[in-house]
Amino acid sequence: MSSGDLRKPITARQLARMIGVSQSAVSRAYTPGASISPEMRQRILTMADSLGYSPNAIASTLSKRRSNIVGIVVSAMRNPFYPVLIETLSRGLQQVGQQSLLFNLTPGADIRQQLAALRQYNVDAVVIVSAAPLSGAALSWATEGRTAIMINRTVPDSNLTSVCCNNAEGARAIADHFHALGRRRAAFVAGVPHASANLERQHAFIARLAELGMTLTANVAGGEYSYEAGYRSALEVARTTRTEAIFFANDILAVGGIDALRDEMGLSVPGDIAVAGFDDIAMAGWPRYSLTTFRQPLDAMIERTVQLVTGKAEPAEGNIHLLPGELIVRKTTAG
Amino acid sequence: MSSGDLRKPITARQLARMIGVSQSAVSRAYTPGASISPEMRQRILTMADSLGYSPNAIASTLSKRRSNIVGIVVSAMRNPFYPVLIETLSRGLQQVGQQSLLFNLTPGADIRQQLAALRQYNVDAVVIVSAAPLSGAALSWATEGRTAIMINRTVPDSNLTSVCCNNAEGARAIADHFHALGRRRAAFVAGVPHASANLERQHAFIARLAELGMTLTANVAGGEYSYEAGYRSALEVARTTRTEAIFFANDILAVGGIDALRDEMGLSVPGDIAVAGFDDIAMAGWPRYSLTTFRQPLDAMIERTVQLVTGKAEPAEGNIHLLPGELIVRKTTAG
DNA sequence: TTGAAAGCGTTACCAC
DNA sequence: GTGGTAACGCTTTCAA
Repeated sequence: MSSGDLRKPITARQLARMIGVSQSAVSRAYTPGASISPEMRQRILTMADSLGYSPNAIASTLSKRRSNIVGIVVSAMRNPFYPVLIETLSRGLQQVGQQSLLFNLTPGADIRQQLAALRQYNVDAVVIVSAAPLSGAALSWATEGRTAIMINRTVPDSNLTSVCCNNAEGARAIADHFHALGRRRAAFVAGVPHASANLERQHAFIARLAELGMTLTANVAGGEYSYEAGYRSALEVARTTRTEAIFFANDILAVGGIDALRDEMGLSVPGDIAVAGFDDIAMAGWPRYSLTTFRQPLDAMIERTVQLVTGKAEPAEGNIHLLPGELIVRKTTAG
Repeated sequence: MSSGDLRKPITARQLARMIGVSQSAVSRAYTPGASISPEMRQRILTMADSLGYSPNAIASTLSKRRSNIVGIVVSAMRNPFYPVLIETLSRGLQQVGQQSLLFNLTPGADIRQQLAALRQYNVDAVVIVSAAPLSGAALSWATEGRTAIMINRTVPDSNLTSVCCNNAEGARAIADHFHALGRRRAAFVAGVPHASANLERQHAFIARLAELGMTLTANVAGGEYSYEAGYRSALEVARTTRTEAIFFANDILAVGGIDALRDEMGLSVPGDIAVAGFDDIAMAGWPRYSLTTFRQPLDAMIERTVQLVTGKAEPAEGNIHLLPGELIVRKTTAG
């Protein structure tokens, strides 16, 4: 029952011979619109089922030059936003008959080498859900000639397709919300500094503060999207400035920040400092945090991504599919 | 730059023709121990590099009957233990030249149908990291003739290979620890009731309590491994019994439980109730929770799994590879 | 509608 | 060590 003893599965040729039809017939039985009579198809499929035959996808790939495999490039599975994203994506792809080949990028190492398998396995499309810095060059080498879609990020100076939430709108909504609460002094805590989503949120937030006549008390970079970075950054902000609100570039940062403010600084959230995040991960809904955040339209983003993979999506301006998010007000900005 | 225009990559035959060697030579240049002269190999590899040739893994699979793809069967990406596990696994596999094909099981639907692609894509091995109920039958159908490894679970009455942490030992360590703290009344909160890991922890914990002369105050089932289930269960236990300690079947349950005890019941952890979990997920180390737990030896488990995939592991008794975990004492059981 | 045969891009076996 | 050639299991013309 362990490796080695692969008694090879039955092939189309064998099946055909047993039924007394041609191998082509077997192939056609499995091809949706093929020109084959219902009876023939029925006969073949039932025989196949009882003999345990199923078409070899590898051989099929070789001859059709379509693998029905989508490469998913990932790097930050520890940010809780991503596991859910990947799970949803993988499910969505499965529903349209695509398999998911997972690539975990290791930042230091040679990207090209890590992505080589993307080409060698003939993946039909590549979906990039990694915030990690990726040179457009390595990317287009790896994806050359295939559909490539980035989720939640863009790459400047490349016309790669992106599916994103409206980051700027979300950041402005947060600023407006702080303002409506009467807070006039707000800070921004960044995640991965040069990530496009981070920059968009940052710029829009800061610009909106200015429009509203509010004060930007601090603008610090966590350096990564993690609990620890949020924790550290919150301490830094709270200790060195007098701020009434903090907008963290995403939820996991905010969660770390809340813990730091409450448990280490003894501050009240939202009493002393209002807090908002971005994404709306599950944790944001936990009573302990009850985090105000801007929800990314995850399902819609995945749906659009799957449409792009299958070629059933209308083109978007600048190849950027911008989907609307939603401000979710919870207790970290109550009152 | 989008789909459709796959200008096909160069083939070995073309490359060979351009260099003026045989196609076999090209193949040998890429085969580690092949009988080819260093000069020839060098010449081919450099030409290949400059012409952008790389061997087609699909064709190679067809002829070698090895895909270098491992199927990873998953179902609970929302339990934070799994994303890290999957990431580590995928990295480990990548290092031995294996790709990861991800399968997200949807519990309700037809398992066989969902796993059909495992056979069709000729995966070399299957790693199951799902706690979801899987009939041994569906499993052996899907994995027939290939290496199949389960992580963190076993299937009774099947001699499938498993890589597990010593659940019983961990549960006993928790019981002993509670006892050493002077707690005499303890509860158990289960996750997925019939999951093997859950049962092992449960039985060993309860048995040990008896040996130690302690009282089992409650034995409730959360129903799933989730924050919400832990939250609910903790409330139930705290409201209906007088307990001095709770052992949650895993960390995410415990985290939910702690929040419920503290924020909803106004109890002190560990003052009123000591809490322990299992796994040692990142959250367990957060200052807010600082959860005492039994750490699963994740790296060792992955290492062993990769060895099993590559056939480089010595056999284990009953095909169950039991790796030792470690009790991590933190503040939820301090004092 | 059906069957025969030529690919798809490798690897493996065989001579040389 | 090297080149020719048959698989590998399927899809896709092309005739019938």
